[in-house]
Amino acid sequence: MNSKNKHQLNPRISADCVVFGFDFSQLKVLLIEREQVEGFDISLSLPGDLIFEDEDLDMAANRILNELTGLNDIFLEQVGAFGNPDRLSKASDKAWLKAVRQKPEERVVTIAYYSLVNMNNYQPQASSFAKTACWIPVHEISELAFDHYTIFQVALKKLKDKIKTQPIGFNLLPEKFTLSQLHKLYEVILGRDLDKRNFRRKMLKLKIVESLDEKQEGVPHKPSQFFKFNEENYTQLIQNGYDNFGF
Amino acid sequence: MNSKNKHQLNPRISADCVVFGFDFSQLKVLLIEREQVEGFDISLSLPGDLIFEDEDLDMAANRILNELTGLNDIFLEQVGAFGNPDRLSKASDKAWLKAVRQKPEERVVTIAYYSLVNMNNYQPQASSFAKTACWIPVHEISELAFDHYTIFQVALKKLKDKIKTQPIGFNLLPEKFTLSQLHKLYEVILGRDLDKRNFRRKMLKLKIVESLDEKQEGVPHKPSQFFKFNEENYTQLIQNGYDNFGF
DNA sequence: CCAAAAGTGTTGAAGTTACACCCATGC
DNA sequence: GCATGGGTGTAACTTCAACACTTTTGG
Repeated sequence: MNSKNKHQLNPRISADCVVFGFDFSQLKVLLIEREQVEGFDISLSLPGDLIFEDEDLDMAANRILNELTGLNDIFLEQVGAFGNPDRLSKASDKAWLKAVRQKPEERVVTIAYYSLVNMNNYQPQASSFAKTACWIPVHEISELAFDHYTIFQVALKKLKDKIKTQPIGFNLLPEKFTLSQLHKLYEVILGRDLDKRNFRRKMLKLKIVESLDEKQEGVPHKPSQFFKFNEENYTQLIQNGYDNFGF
Repeated sequence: MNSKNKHQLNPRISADCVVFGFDFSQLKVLLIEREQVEGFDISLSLPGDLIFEDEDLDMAANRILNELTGLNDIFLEQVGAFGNPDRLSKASDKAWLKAVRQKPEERVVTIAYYSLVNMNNYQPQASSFAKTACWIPVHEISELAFDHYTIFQVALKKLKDKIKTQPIGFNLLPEKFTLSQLHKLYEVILGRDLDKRNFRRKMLKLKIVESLDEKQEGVPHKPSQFFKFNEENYTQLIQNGYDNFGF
């Protein structure tokens, strides 16, 4: 690596992030609106940008997400590379690139990441070229800039697959949560109903949640017990070869 | 995409392939020896090279694999992108790059693929800068050029995970095979013994294998029935939501 | 007749599914 | 006292894990 390359942009490689959030009723994705370009409607896109020459891919994804939304230090995992040569060739995208990039014609391969955040802890704030940052329910997402809709779909599938075998869902919840919230989260991500009693029994038997000495307050129904994720028990479980949460 | 870019190399992006094969007793990976560079031992690497500017990633992986080994049109699936800025900085690798690449100092992000082949159908033959192409048992693989050992490990893990839920193992076998061969394949990939009777029962109950009217001949023991993979039944199985082969 | 791998059933344990009612709270 | 969501147990069924002997062939 030449030292002259430090913090120069790599014009061929970008990182894009599919950030999932959960508001206790819906699964949402964080999208940005870019500044409008003459003649084209505002369009939504995933937060993403070119990486630096001397930058590791994972670091780049973190940095770019932070620059565009203010989010920092969150669960982030690679989805894969997307490099269809036509991925930047929609007219509206070309106009935007022309306004923003040094080499707007360059073919760019993007490395996609997905991440999970607790929406209450993080208030994303648009900055850099992002005009606004907003949470959109996954079912309302249709067209996105570039090939971002494809990337979003692949990331969502990856999330669905992964949550069946790994307790990554905890990243979408606050530190303390109720079993009903966890239950709802699984139903929303998997897109189907799960039996309440069976769900609770499984989570408790595996001992990956731990009851706290605290209950909901001020709710107009029987107050719910709070739980937290027990990481030690989970790690042990995985090390012993268990990898099927069976949903 | 500028038309001047047609078939120019993209100096920042490469594709590498982890090609798995199975000889009915061991799982092997196809590696190439590159031409020796002064002062450094020959070293083994994954088949891989820079992509073209106008080339889709999947197509590039296919082309590169074909150029280096003669293999064509095989199961190939993306593992992910590897882009640690230090990945090309071992002295021996730098010397080799200097001899082969136009821009040997360039930082390259590689997109890794893994693929499965029936070793009997394909006889890989080294060409281009590959001096030899050879099948190495996975347990004998230690050091590889660049970050290829890491890539190999990630690909192997992906194969292990995937074979638990998808019948991709059939790509490693001839069209007709015996249940013992299939059984052995699963044991080798998963790295543990599987009960013979339980294994057969499961495969037959799921109806993803279909018995042929043909038996082994010339073997000094009870001849084994041949089977083939039943893709229709498998597809239906998946569509009905079954995704746990339970190994 | 011997060596080698193929093929075959049963049983007990564990896990999964389906299902309905009482409880604690705020208003 | 009523509306709301929280919390609980059981029985039928399915799946899984463990285990040993007979069969067919070539030499």
